[in-house]
Amino acid sequence: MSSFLPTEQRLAITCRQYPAFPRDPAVLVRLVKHIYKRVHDDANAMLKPWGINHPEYNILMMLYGTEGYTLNPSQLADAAGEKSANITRLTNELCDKRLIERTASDEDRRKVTLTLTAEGLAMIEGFLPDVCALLERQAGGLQPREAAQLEKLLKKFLDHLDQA
Amino acid sequence: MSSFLPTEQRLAITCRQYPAFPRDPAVLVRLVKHIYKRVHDDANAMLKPWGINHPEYNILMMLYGTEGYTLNPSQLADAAGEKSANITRLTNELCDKRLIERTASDEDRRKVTLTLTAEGLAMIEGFLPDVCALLERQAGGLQPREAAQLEKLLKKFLDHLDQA
DNA sequence: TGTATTTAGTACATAAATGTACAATCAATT
DNA sequence: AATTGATTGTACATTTATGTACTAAATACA
Repeated sequence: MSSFLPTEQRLAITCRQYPAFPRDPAVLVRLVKHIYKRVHDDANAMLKPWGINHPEYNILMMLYGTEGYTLNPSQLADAAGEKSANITRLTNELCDKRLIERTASDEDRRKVTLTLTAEGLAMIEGFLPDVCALLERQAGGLQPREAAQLEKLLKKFLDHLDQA
Repeated sequence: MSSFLPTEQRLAITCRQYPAFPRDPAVLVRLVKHIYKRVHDDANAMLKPWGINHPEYNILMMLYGTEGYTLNPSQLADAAGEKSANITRLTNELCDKRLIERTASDEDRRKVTLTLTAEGLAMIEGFLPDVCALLERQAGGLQPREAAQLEKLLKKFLDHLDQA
């Protein structure tokens, strides 16, 4: 039995009581929430031995995925999908752990430069095998064509959210 | 330009640096995160005038979608996708606001019964028009067939997460 | 019956995330 | 140059979420 059934059934009853209720959008939004929570929890559990959590992992990986391993806080906020105030806190923690470094930018002195340290890079390469295994397990229920189709639809969904 | 582009580009670079990195699963997970955050923020903004937030709304709606407007905390945790400790806090708040009521169950005295009050029901029917409008706007970028397809794929994704 | 195990819910301490106000700097205009 | 308005980032208070340990009650079973 799917863990989503209790939710879905209650949305069905809601529609009966309030016929204008848009069932499909509501189901989609709830599904996204359930999936996100699950993925988030799994990632946190997997990363725990490495002493970091899911948002910190996301930040490290966005730096890893940038030439020079360097980004500003605001770029990081965009890429990692975090609010800027949260980036400050998260990058502070990562600095404390010596995984990234914060230096002042001299081109624009308002800006700050966050760079992966050698230590941070080593940790990433340490946990990447586990991360890959987890990601493959998580998406393992989908055929490649289904994954591609899902990606396309999610992007369309997000693009429209961005406009509205 | 999609708000997802910065993320996607960095995942592409990650794949170049670390070829075993499973690009598609990673993209899907990030998309889900971005969408969830966006939907969550929008809902919070819309609900603010009503004096409740998104998780509180979810709880109210799960009660509204149940015969008798009544659930136990653990059922609520399943349906709303929240951890049980969080349900305690959220339902406390809703009790304080007189939107739900907490009573002891007599069939099983470990259990607690949470029921929508008349006031809670009235509030739900007050904000439902706004909620419907928001949901329709959020999913408005998808054709009905696309929404159905997306639902199917997300369910498959979640089902597999539940197993693994 | 008595004892062990499981289940339901919560309290409390801690962690994580957000809103808001602010300081510093840059850019544009006068 | 001086002023105005926007941008970048952070500090701090508050809100929101989680882990863990615990109580009470139900269930299993010797």
